[in-house]
Amino acid sequence: MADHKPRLADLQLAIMHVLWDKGEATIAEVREALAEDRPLAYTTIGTMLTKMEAKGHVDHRVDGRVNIYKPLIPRETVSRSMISDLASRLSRGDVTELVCHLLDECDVSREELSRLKKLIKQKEQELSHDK
Amino acid sequence: MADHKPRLADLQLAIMHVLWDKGEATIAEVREALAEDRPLAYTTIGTMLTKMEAKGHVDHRVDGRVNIYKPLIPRETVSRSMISDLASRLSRGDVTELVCHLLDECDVSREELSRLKKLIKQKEQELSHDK
DNA sequence: AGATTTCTACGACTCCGGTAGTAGATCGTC
DNA sequence: GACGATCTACTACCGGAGTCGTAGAAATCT
Repeated sequence: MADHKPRLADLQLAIMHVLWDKGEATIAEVREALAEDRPLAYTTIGTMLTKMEAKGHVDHRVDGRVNIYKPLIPRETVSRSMISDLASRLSRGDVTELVCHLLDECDVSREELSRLKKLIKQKEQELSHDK
Repeated sequence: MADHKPRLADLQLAIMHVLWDKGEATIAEVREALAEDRPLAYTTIGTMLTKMEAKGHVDHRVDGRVNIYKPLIPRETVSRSMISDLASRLSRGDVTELVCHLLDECDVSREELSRLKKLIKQKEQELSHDK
């Protein structure tokens, strides 16, 4: 097997999100789910799914006359690989700086903040132990 | 002017990094800087810079018979926009997830961690006051 | 059964990133 | 002042993402 660093483009990622959310879906369902953000032709979704299948990102089974697609790679894998990919391409951009901006831009909930606090505490401990 | 959400692709971003680091550079200098990671033809860099100039990412002045390019958008802007862009394309704005991965990927120093802690504390206060 | 709808499969086309070759100007050197 | 090196400008080309049209099979309606 070999899908080591999946870098999904916009539409493909959006489609994957639908599949991840629903577990599996037909073309029509995917289309419906994306309709608000992107009104696309039926065949556009179909073509994309075909291409994604060719690359091993999704798989499909046939149910009657309908194709039902399901994701082959977990959301986590993709997130992780795309984030680390970006991180490496942004090279020495001060991480803290970036996180600041992120926190500024998006609205961060209180729960997220406490999750972050925990995370930082944990990181600090790792630092202490490792060296 | 309008270059609100610059999303630079691989090579273009790499070129920008050279320009950001050096302040400004000729094609040859950019090529030299990238040579180890990507040995590219002289004209490849030139073509890319031309395209990037067309999009307003860089500008150039002529010095003798040489073009000297300089970045038109700050590194910070690009980092921020690309990160928030990715954040929005991954699970709908789950910033925490992204920050976690960022912290995992890059090596974060102790000072950065404490800066982050301060930042989070500050954010928490803002949350309390604003609402 | 014929008409309508619904689906898939296949192919076409565009745009952009990346990669480079070639032509022509210019500079430095003999 | 001719020669080789260097540099830019222009053109070309490929692959992948994204977008869809059309053809044809299959189910559904009347």
